Amino acid sequence: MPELPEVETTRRGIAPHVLGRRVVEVIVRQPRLRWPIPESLAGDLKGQPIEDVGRRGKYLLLHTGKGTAILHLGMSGSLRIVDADLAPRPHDHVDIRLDSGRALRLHDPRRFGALLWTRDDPLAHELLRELGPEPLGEDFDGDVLHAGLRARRCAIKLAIMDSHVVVGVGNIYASEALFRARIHPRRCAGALSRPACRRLAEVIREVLSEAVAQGGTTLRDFVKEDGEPGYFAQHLNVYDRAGLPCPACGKPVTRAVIGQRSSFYCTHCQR
DNA sequence: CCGGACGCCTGTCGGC
DNA sequence: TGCCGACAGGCGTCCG
Repeated sequence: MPELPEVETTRRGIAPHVLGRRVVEVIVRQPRLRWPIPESLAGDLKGQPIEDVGRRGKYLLLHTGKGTAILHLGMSGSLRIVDADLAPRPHDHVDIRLDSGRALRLHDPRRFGALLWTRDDPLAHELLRELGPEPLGEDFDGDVLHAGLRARRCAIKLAIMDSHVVVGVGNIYASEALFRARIHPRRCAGALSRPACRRLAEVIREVLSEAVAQGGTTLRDFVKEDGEPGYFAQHLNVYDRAGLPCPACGKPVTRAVIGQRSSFYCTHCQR
């Protein structure tokens, strides 16, 4: 579920509660996520102060002096700050208890998320090493995007969802960005002109930063660290709006499957 | 190298 | 009411 705006919202939400706090205990109720939570992780984290909360793409990074916890929310994950003694609900797989009497609680019904540990530079971890540019960073623009798409014959929607091209763009924001750029999602990625790439890079930055400002998109499960939803869903132009009028021209929004994922677009506005 | 399909999981919803 | 298929914010892996 969570794309860059939801992960960044989570990062900002938890940071004030965990920064400088010491981990007093880690409770793993269900270690079987996408990959098993390493058995050593609880011992590695225990006693460590959390020095920084970072994000790379859709990965959250809890930095300590001894190493870094790498956390991914998968499709259905969320992190909340709770009182440490609040009874866990189903699918509350991990509690990272802090010396404040609260806990960082990982909830993930589908268990596509991950919680891993590295003693080394997390950016050198095999899951992060090959990631493309951060769309909200300074090294992402139309020229970078154009270069990343050049050799790709796949649909542009699939290309911008490929984390080697640019990180953080998932199924919702891919549809939304292509609508704003007036580009049909099936267009051949490598055939986009440089100006089209400039426009696309611009709207990717725009839609992601607007969504961050709204606390992300809540359609089903996503909640912020305080349990509240994000409010960007009301600003979606096409995603999950099949049959409803295009905000630009009024013709019904189309739903089609591209790469086994639902895509939403306007056949009149997007070419 | 690339593109495309497939799992991994659980929950929910719509149709019959 | 119950059952069954489709579908859901991701992504590594496998195959041609």
